[in-house]
Amino acid sequence: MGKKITIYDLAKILKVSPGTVSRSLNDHPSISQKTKARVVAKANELGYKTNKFAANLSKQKTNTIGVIVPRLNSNFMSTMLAGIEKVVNEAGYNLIISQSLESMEKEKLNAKTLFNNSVDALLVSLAYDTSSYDHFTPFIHHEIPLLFLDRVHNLPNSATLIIDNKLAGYEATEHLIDQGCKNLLYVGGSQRRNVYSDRFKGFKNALANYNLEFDESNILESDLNPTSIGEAINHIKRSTKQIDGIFVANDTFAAHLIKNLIREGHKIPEDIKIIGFNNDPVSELVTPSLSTIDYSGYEMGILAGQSVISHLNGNINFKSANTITLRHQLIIRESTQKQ
Amino acid sequence: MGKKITIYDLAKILKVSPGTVSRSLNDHPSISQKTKARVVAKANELGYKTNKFAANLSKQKTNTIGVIVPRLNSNFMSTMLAGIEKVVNEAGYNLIISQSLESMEKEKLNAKTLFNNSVDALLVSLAYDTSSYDHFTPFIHHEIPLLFLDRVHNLPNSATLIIDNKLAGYEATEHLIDQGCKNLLYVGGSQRRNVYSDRFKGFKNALANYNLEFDESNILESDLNPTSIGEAINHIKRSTKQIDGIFVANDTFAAHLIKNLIREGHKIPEDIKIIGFNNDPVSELVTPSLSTIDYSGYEMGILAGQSVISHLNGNINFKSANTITLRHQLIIRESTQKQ
DNA sequence: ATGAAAGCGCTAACAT
DNA sequence: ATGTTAGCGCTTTCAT
Repeated sequence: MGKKITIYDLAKILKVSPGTVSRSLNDHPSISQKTKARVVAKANELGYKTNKFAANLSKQKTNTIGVIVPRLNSNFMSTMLAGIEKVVNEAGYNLIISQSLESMEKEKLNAKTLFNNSVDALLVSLAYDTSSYDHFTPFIHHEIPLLFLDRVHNLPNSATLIIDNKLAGYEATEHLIDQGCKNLLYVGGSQRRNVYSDRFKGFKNALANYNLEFDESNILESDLNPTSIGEAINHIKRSTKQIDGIFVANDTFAAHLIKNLIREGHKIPEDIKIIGFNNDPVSELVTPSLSTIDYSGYEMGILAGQSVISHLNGNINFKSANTITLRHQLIIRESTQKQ
Repeated sequence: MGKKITIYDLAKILKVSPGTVSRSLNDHPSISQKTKARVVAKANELGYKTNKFAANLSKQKTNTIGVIVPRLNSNFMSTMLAGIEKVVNEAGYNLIISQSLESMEKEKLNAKTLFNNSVDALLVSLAYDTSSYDHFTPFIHHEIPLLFLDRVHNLPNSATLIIDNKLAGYEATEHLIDQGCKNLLYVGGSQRRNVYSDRFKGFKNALANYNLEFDESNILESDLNPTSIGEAINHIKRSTKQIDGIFVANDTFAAHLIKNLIREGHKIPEDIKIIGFNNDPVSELVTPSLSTIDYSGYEMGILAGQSVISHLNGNINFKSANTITLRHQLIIRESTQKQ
């Protein structure tokens, strides 16, 4: 068990004051290069390791940033996290990542834990069923930067980072229409989440623009869990108008839908064309491969990180509730091929 | 900005000593129920929040556990993390999760960061190309519990949590043989990683047991990255004996392989049968659906958490280098269907 | 059962 | 350029 060595040990050995040691280690300007070098050398030699708790206690700053995401296991989320991690690490921050597992209760718990851990900032992508936002008010009250990513909610003094889901939804739908679809279905998650309600708005706008009628049978709200695929199939079967195009706001669910529709004897894309959302790796793997909307989680992560860091550095702040919008892109594959 | 209230504030208000407040808050036995109740009530009323840094500094314990995984975006990893998180949270610990992105350099950095953050324990699933293990020795020297998960390495005073990859590999291969395959190919990742070398050993044993000859053309070492699928296809094409069964040690790569083999005109499972590993959700989605070996990341996470916690509580320890082995299960789907 | 006080290791304001 | 020292908020030993 290597005994831990402190700045006092260093000070004693080098015959300087603890203050000088501390300043040297932190590259303080008013220390001579010579002593700085001596201190650093000795510190390395002895395997000195700064005690973050003492430092944090003294500085009242933790240098950690909290993140709450619905789940870790999507390509989008994990690349986003990689992006965030890269930026904040380079800026000397650590990340505490937690998953809400799509549950508001868990999200509340996570928020509380992160608050108790005194994170310097919080990044959140909301859970499926989050309907109240009180668990974020402590952060706002304590002026801890709060940034929502992708699945956002407009809270005062917080920032949001999104794509133009409405436009993307419009484009996906327009693509189906271009390919000859007349009776469209939108399958999305909770309308409470902007990502789903906005994509739906885009869907509806596209229908209106192309003079296609819309009624309640053209939308299905689902939890997008693979176990709920039966509901979707039933909805499609029961529909009076023969559905020939489906916009699913989530690639994984879209992939399951394809698989199951084929099993039911439908031809994709001949009978029904399908477009997903996210450009998840699975969209390339299903047969037929899935058309989708692509947007970069990594880029979103990088931007989120940068945004938060510059806020923490006092360069900008979220007072003037700001929103960053990233670009997206339609990717055409087999599942929407015209005959 | 809500001012932070400390035990001193509480002490002054309640006219007791800070020590009493501290003990009350920590449910120390030698404090009367009455004062305990008073203190706790006041603390809640005033929204007291313990300063972890002061506590940690004083206790020399951080109550955080570090985790390094190769990537976050696999179903296996994220469910494993969910399992770990559940257990350690219940025990009052926090998790710092980091991803090595399959790079040893990043893994080293992560280890260093976590060490500097004074995690109380470290859980690791090794990166693809990790070949030296010196970055873990600081943990061992400082007697910080070190537990390897799934992708393990035998280091003194550390524990490992695995499945019987050799047996699982044997069973997967045996299944292919049962289904009539004669010329088998094993596609795995770096032999440096136990998960791949052990599965390969099982493969080889099965061949030997069934008197099927083995030479170097029966094994392909790949980075299992979808972009490397071309190599695999070439290997299969160039093989002198016509390959009729493939055991791929990774579902995602297996799925890509299926897709590409079909594109090349092969019939799956008629011409070539394929079995994967992990029971990733994609194995159900690909056409034909993929036979595979299932094992529970969640369970592995739970066990890892419990193991580390009980170590931390001094109940057991890793001195007697222990290994926990979980069960696994063969899942038969379309990709290995006999004609 | 409670109080007093000495740390834990570092930072930063204030000397010099 | 360097030293001194008072915190940061909590835990815990030693008294009482």
